[in-house]
Amino acid sequence: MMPQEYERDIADKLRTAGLRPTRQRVALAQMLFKAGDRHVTAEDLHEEAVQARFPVSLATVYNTLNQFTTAGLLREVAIDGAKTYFDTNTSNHYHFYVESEGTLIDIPTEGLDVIGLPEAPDGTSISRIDVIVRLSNA
Amino acid sequence: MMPQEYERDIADKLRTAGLRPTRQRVALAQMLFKAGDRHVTAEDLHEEAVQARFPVSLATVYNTLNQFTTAGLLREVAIDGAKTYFDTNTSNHYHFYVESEGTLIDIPTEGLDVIGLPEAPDGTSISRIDVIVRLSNA
DNA sequence: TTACATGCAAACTGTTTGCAAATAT
DNA sequence: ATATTTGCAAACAGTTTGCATGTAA
Repeated sequence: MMPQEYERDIADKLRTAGLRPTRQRVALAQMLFKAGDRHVTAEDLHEEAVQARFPVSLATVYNTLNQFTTAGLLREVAIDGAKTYFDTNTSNHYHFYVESEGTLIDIPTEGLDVIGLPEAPDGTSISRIDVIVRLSNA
Repeated sequence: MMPQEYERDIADKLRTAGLRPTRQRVALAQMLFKAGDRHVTAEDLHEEAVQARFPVSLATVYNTLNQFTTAGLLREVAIDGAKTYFDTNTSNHYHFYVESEGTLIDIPTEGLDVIGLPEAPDGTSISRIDVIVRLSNA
């Protein structure tokens, strides 16, 4: 696949999601979706854009990540009170969290399950199950 | 059990945890541990203390919650980037999170399990597994 | 041309910290 | 007496927002 074609794909992806393919959004989307599954913070992505000589304001990175998330292109992963992680893998899956590094690793879904869960209370239903397996050194 | 005795218990609990039973700490500990299992934010507890005519500064509430957590009297529950919840139930268990209310409900542990988990990578080991079952209305 | 996106700086939220005054031992 | 704890206000991190400028359609 040629670069321009790839860019066109990205633009289409954004358009399909109801987002104008602006310079900044295309650039950020490329970084996010070019490589395989990624877990980034706004700060990470901003830094990466700056390094790639593609300056985008941090506010725009935040806005863009939120828009992508609303559009279903990204998934938010809550680890702790601090930073918010965005995951390019939007399918249902769980995570290892390497405490010493602050990094996330997808857990392959095969065979993985949460069993014995009680019914959701009264007028509620389960919207999502988040599983974070925290890893410490040794 | 008489009130003074209860207070003594609390004081002992703090001393045992290596914390001086100061006025504020005893008051906060009473609120936290008097009733059964509780899930509070710093803001919640501060508000409660003020209502109970036991003014404590918010900073002290934060510091106290953190000290209690370090001492193993509380457990931190991470929901999303926003507020930090503290759980008086320090045993291993999971949570329902009622998104519409921002409240936590303990999930009874019986029969509950996460199965099919892969090995922890290389030089790491599992320090904790957090499961949050998010509930939405209807 | 016009509605939408960007960048900046300022606002905001939740939380932590420095330091003088208060308190537990 | 002395080491610890408190309260306050100021600092802080991450994130959001208002508004003038820029840009995609």
